[in-house]
Amino acid sequence: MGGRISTDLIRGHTDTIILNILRHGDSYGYEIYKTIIALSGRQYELKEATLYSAFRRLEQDDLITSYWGDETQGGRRKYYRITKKGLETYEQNLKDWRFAKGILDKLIEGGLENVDRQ
Amino acid sequence: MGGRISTDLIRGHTDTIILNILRHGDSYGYEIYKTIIALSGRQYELKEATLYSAFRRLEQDDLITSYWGDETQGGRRKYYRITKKGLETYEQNLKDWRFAKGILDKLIEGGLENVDRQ
DNA sequence: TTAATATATATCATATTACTATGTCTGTCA
DNA sequence: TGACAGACATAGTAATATGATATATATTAA
Repeated sequence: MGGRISTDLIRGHTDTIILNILRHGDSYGYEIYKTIIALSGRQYELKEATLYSAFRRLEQDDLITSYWGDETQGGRRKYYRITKKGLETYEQNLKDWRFAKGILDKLIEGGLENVDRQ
Repeated sequence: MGGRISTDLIRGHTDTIILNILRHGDSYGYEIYKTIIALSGRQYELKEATLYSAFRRLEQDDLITSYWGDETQGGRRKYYRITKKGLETYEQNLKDWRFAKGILDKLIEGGLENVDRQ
């Protein structure tokens, strides 16, 4: 897999990525793990440990809720559902990402020709 | 100032931002601080503590070197210069950023309609 | 004159968070 | 029966951005 996305480029986006998946419907840990790989075109893998600690964080902040599935066979699954607050947070994070992208482009690629430091 | 860019959206870009400024010419801490604010259109402020700890990191990794200016009045200035290795790192980081941007767009905004989790 | 502000560098302690390593359990398939 | 995939989970670690704090000089406003 990729390997070109350093962990620090993803840091801060984990929660938004999970919320984006959950706003399309309830899902459980391992499925979300697979979905992220698929969504990235197999370029990026969010480690399971990162996911499960994010779930705890998100649930504590009331951005998601969880319930056990009723699997009669196989490992039991814990499903997650996005809350109203989670959806609002997602929308705000999306705006923030679009905004930050523009600023970062300037900071990373920008020339200093007409910069007024004042 | 802005306030809409959370620290975690910038995390991992600090070094690249500094290297981008230094590849246009030598500069010193406080000027770099001002330049970042100006470059961002006054939307973002990289804290001075963050800057000075980044300088140490960058110098340790041989991405920049430093020398004292010859100011005869006012606070003395420590100038930083980008090294060859620093320039190469900048170019790689720029590629990584462009790549990560595309992946992140998919992960943050992407729909799950045609996702094959396999 | 004095107080505030701008210029300039620096360190320490803290919080956040992503990852490595590790563990447990179930079911399937060769 | 043994490997592998599915599924969840925790403990410890490392990196880094920042708040708080400190020091020193020069300029400007009250």
